[in-house]
Amino acid sequence: MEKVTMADVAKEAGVSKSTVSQFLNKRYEYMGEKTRRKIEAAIEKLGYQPNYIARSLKQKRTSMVGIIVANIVHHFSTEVSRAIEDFFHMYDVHVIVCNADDDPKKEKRYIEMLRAKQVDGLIIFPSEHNHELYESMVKEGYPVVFVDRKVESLDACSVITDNTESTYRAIMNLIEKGHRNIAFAVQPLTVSPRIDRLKGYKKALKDAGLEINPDYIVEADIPELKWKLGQLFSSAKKPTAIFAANERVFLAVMEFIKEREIKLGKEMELIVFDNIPFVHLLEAPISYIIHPAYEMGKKAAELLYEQIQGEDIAEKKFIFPSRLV
Amino acid sequence: MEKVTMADVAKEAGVSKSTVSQFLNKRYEYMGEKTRRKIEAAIEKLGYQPNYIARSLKQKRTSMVGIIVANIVHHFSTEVSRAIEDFFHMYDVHVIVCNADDDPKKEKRYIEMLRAKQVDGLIIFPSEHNHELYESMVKEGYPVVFVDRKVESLDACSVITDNTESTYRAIMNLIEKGHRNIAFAVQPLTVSPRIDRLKGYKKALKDAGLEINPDYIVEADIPELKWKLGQLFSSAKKPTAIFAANERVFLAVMEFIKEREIKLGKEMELIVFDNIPFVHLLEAPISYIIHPAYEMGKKAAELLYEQIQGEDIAEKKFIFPSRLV
DNA sequence: TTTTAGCGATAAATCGTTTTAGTTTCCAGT
DNA sequence: ACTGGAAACTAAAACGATTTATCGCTAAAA
Repeated sequence: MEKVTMADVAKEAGVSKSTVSQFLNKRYEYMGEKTRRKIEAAIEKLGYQPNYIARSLKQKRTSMVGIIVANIVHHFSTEVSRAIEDFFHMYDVHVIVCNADDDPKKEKRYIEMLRAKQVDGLIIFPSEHNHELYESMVKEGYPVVFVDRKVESLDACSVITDNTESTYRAIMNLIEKGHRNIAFAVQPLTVSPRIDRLKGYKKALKDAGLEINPDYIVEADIPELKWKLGQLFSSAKKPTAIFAANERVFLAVMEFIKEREIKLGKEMELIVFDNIPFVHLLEAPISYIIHPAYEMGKKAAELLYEQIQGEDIAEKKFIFPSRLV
Repeated sequence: MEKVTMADVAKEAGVSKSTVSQFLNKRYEYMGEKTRRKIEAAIEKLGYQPNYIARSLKQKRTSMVGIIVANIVHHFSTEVSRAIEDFFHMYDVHVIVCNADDDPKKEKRYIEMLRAKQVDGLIIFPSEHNHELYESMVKEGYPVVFVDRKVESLDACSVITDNTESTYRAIMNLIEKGHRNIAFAVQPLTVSPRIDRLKGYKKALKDAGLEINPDYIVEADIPELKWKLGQLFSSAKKPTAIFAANERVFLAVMEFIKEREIKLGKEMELIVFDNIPFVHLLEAPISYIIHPAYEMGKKAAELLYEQIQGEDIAEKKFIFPSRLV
C-alpha cells in the first residue's frame, strides 16, 4: 500500500522520472502535449501521491515553520498562533506549535528538535535564558522572529506591545477616577512584559505625585498569589483598585474576589492586561488592556516569511499599541 | 552554515558513516569505547545536528501526526488538541493542527497534504462529506482516529460523547424544574452531534408526555440565529428555557439575551452543550454540559499511537459521558 | 595448527525526489 | 544536403541519513 513512487509513474507513462518530476512541478514547457497527457493518465491510474519528505530532502525546504510559545494557557498566545497559521496557510506552509511551558530547557529542546526537522523558520515567545542560542541562530542567518517579549541587544525581528505606555495610561486612568491605593499583582518579574508593565505603573504613580508603596506590588507565583493578596487586604490600607498584570493573575484575582465576596465596581476596580475570551459576557465592570494579538501574529508571520524568502527586512522591530477598554 | 553532515563527523572522527549512525541511534554495543569517544568529540567540535528529514526518508516515519479540526473556534477542539499534543510530547512526536473550517474541500486538501508530508497518522474531526476518503484510508490500514462526530458504518477508531443521553438528561432536568416551553437552538443539522442532541431533546419531551412544538426548534446558521430567536420570542408562547446546542450557538443566544435585556435565571433558563472557558466567572445562572475533552483527546491519541505502533486495537469505539453542571 | 566465533567497523545500497548536464529528434533556413 | 538550434526528453548525481551484508582481526575451541 502507498508505495507507488515516481518511478512507477514514469514506467507506466513510458517516460523518464525527470519528466514526471517536471510535470509535478508544473513546468509544462519542457514537454509535449501527448506526454503530458500520458503522465496525467498514469498518475490517475496508479493513484500516485508525491512524497514531500523526499522532495524536502533535495530542496532543503520543508514548507513547515515552528512556533514556540512560552505558555499556551495564555489566550493571547493562541490568538497569535492562529493568526500565524492563517497567514501561512496561504502559502501551503504548515505550522507546528510547541508549548515551552515557561521552561528554558524545554524551549531549547524544542528549538533543536524543530531545527533537526528542518523547519524553514521559527517564531518564538522567548524565555529569558537562551540568549546564546537565539544569538547563534540570528548570526547564522536562520529565519527567526521573536514575539511578546524583548530580547535585549539582538538585531533580530521582534513584535511586541507597548507594555509600559499602556500600563501607564491605565493606571493614570484609575488615578483620575480618584483611586489612590492601587495594587499591582504580577507573577515573578522574570520576563520583560511584566517588568515593563511594572515600570508603567511606577511611572504613573510618580507622575501623579503619589508615593509608591512596595506593599501594593504583589509579586508571586500563581499558587501563592491569593494568599499574598489576602495579606494585603488584611492590612490597614486596603487597595481600592487592582491591576492584574496578565490573564493568569487575573484569574487568581477573580477567585480571590469571589471568595472574599468583594463587589467589583463598588468596592473595587479591576484592570487586566491581557485578552480574555468571552470577557464581554461578564457583567462585572472590569477594564481590559487588549493587545492586537491577531495583527501581531500576522506581522510576525510576514516577517518570518520574508526572511525565508531571503528578502532582507528594512524594519525589524515592531511595537503594537494596546488599547484600554 | 548548518551544512555539517554525518559524513563530516565521520571524517573528523576517522570512522565510517555507518558507525556514526550507530552512535546516533545509541547502539553502542557495536563499537569500542575509544571510537565512541572520538565520535562524541567530533560531534561536539563540529556542532553537528542530525537531519531528521533524511532519516525520515529512510525510515518511513516522520514522528509527526496531524489533527484536522472541523472548526478551531470551538474551545472543545482546542482542549482536545492540547491533550493530544501533551500525549505525543512524551514520544517526541510533533503535532500539526489544521483547521478545516467546516469545509469538506479544505478538509480533503489537508488530508492529502499531510499524507504527502508522510505524517505517521491522523486524528480527524470529520465533516460529513468525505466518506470515500476516510474509507480508503481505513482500508489501507493507515492510522486514523475520528473524534467528536460519528462516521457511520466504518470500522475505524472513534471517540465521541453521549450526545443524545446527555441532552436527554439536561432537558429532563428542565422539565422537572417545571419548564414546559423549551427552545432548542442549533446550527444546521448536518453533523451527527447536532442531530443526536436534537434526538435527546425530542426523546425527553416525548417521555415527559409533552408535545414537540417545531417552532421551538430553532435551526439556523449563526448569523440568522438571533433573528430567528427574535421571531420565536415575539410569538404567543415564549419559551422559558433555551438549550444551546454548542458554543457558537451559546454566544449568539447570549448576545440575543443581552440585547433583549432578558434576565437569566428569573425569566429564562439557559443550558449549553459545550465547554466554555472562564464560564465559572460568569455570575449568570447557566447550566453546562461539559465534555471530558482532555480525556477524549488523550484516548484518541492513545488509539492513534497504538495503531502507529502496529498493535491492533481491541476496542475501537469510545463514548465518553458528558456531565451536567 | 586449523577452525570457529564474535567483536568492531565499514562499503554500498537504499529511500523518493530534484536538478544538471546532456542527448536525441526534428525542422527551418541556407 | 547540411547546419544550427530549439524542443522534448533522459541518465545520473545529488540530498543525508539507515541498514544489510560483509570483512578483518583476535582469541578461544577443536
